[in-house]
Amino acid sequence: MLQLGLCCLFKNEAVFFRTTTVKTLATLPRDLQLLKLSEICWHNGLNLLLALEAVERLGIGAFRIMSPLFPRMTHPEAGYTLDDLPDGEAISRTLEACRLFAGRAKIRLSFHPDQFVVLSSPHPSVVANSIQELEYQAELAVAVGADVINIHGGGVYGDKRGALQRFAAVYGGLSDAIRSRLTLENDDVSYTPADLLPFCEQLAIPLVYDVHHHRCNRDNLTIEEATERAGATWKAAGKRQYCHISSPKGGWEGGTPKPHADYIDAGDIPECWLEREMTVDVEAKAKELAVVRLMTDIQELKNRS
DNA sequence: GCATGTCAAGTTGTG
DNA sequence: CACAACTTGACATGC
Repeated sequence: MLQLGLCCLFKNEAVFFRTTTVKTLATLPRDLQLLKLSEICWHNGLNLLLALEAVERLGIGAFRIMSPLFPRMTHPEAGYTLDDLPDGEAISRTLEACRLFAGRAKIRLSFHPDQFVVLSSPHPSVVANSIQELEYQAELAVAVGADVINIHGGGVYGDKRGALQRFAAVYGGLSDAIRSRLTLENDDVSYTPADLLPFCEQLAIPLVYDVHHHRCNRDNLTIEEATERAGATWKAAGKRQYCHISSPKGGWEGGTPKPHADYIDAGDIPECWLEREMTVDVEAKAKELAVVRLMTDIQELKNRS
């Protein structure tokens, strides 16, 4: 059945994630930096567990973990490993607790590195930093039992095919921990499902189908076709399909439809999704409130039909 | 206390 | 050519 997922944050639950900046860290000697980072990482680990408990209580089926769970971990100057932190062992134990809890509660976990991870870039330093970030997220994914690390195709640089070829070359050299979890998502400006599907099929990379991006950035595929073909890439990888939904702030008329609305208009859910076996991340500003409301709305839709 | 400007990273499209 | 949009809040600073 359709299983809905929450992205990163809550509106009304007492779950908070802390962070810090390189600028602030730079004012401290290294030992105090590590102390501060240790407190933040421990706090975030404990709050991840609180997040999973809330997710289970609300009947939500999946949770996307925010990228900076351990802030600045791969930064060239401020970077660190858990072993460097005074409470590193305790932090590892909280991750293990999260993995066990999510496993028992059957909560699917994923990561979504942000726009700075670009494997198609012609700049070697950008690619190197991206790989380092993926290594970090893969390490976390192993620790908490997440099966998806989802990224975008990146830039086009005037030559989509060339960009994807660079992507493929980099992909071949990635570690198993990354490759067994890496997925691609169609975006709202550059890569459509039609661009990515042949590539994903060839390299056996699952395609996360974002129907809102598809509506903003069209190709010759219908929503039904894109859903089906994307589904096949997941089947080939032996995983349950993953999709994204969001509704445009201010509707489809007028200005840019891209910003996300507070809630999802149930009418934006493709009909062919309703009875489909898959996970759908809800990208909405009202966070868990939007997921809960959408679950109710979908149930009503089904009851009516 | 509270308001405000800032925050690692890339790329594209707009003004 | 510079800057905002992606997403968005938490933090540090200064009143």
